[in-house]
Amino acid sequence: MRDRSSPVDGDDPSNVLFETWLTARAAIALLDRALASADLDAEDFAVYSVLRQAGEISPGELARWMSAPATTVSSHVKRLVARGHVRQVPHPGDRRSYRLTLTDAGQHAHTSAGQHFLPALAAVEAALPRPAGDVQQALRELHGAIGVAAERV
Amino acid sequence: MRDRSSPVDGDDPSNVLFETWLTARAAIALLDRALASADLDAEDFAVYSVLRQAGEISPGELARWMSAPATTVSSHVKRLVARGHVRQVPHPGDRRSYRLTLTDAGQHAHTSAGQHFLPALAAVEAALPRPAGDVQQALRELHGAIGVAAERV
DNA sequence: GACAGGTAGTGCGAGATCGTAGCATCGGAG
DNA sequence: CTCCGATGCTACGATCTCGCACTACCTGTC
Repeated sequence: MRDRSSPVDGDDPSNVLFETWLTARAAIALLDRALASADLDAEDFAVYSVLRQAGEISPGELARWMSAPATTVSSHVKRLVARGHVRQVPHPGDRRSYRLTLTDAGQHAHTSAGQHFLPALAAVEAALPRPAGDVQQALRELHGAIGVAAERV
Repeated sequence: MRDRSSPVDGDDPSNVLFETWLTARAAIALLDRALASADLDAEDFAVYSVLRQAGEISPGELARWMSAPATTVSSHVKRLVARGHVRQVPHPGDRRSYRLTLTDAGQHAHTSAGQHFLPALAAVEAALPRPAGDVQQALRELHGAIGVAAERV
């Protein structure tokens, strides 16, 4: 009977994946502006965040974390090492690989970029009609579901 | 007293914006694979979706929709026009601008890419522990909050 | 212990992104 | 009507992304 306003049409562009795309683009645009006067852009800031939390991580693991192809990560590494923010330490037990760590300079850069990031995050959270934790939980579930779907190819 | 496992630390990378970034990257990676054998990639599919729904839209509006700089949209337009999927029609009342529409070929390409997209979307929704509509609602709120935060610069 | 197939990372090159600068046009002030 | 600042779009170029092809190394089999 199709009397719901709910999207059922084949050409309704509105769906979780599309909305994720739009939201992420808006988020990155916001952060790029917020971080404009910092040394890092939004992408870098995110990568540094992963590195900092991980402590030590291999390029492959990083690639999986950020769902990026290995070659892209490779380029990042080259750039960040040249910048003096990341150091490559040998991987114990696998000589094909190595491990990445933020240098002190890298940690410092991340921290001071955080000074620009945090107000933007606070502004977004303040504008949310419900607790940020709820939204974050929904995102985690979605992220997990995408992971499951990806396995089923 | 800090006895919750909940993130409170200043250097906890976990937050709505970071999680949005991770989730979107995963979504795009999934779609790029799902659409690999189609004529459109994930980015194109999203743009075509906007164009199709909008009917007619100016480059500037499109740029605002997808939170992209004008130059990026300009490149897209050039490519899509060359591909024969988009047509530029004069803008009534503003000769600096014009309006974009999907050609029949463009609509067809979008539809057939949809054949690859929909199963992926269905797989994600099936893996979600709660209704996709809930998650989508949370995303819309977040998107809106980012928009509000962006105005406050 | 040698070989085969799989896995980790990289060089390269085609194409994409987006900041800067620049042009055409608009719209309001006088 | 004539300015002039604001707005819409694009050319160009520096930088980034990522598929393909390749090398080095790991691991299981015989």
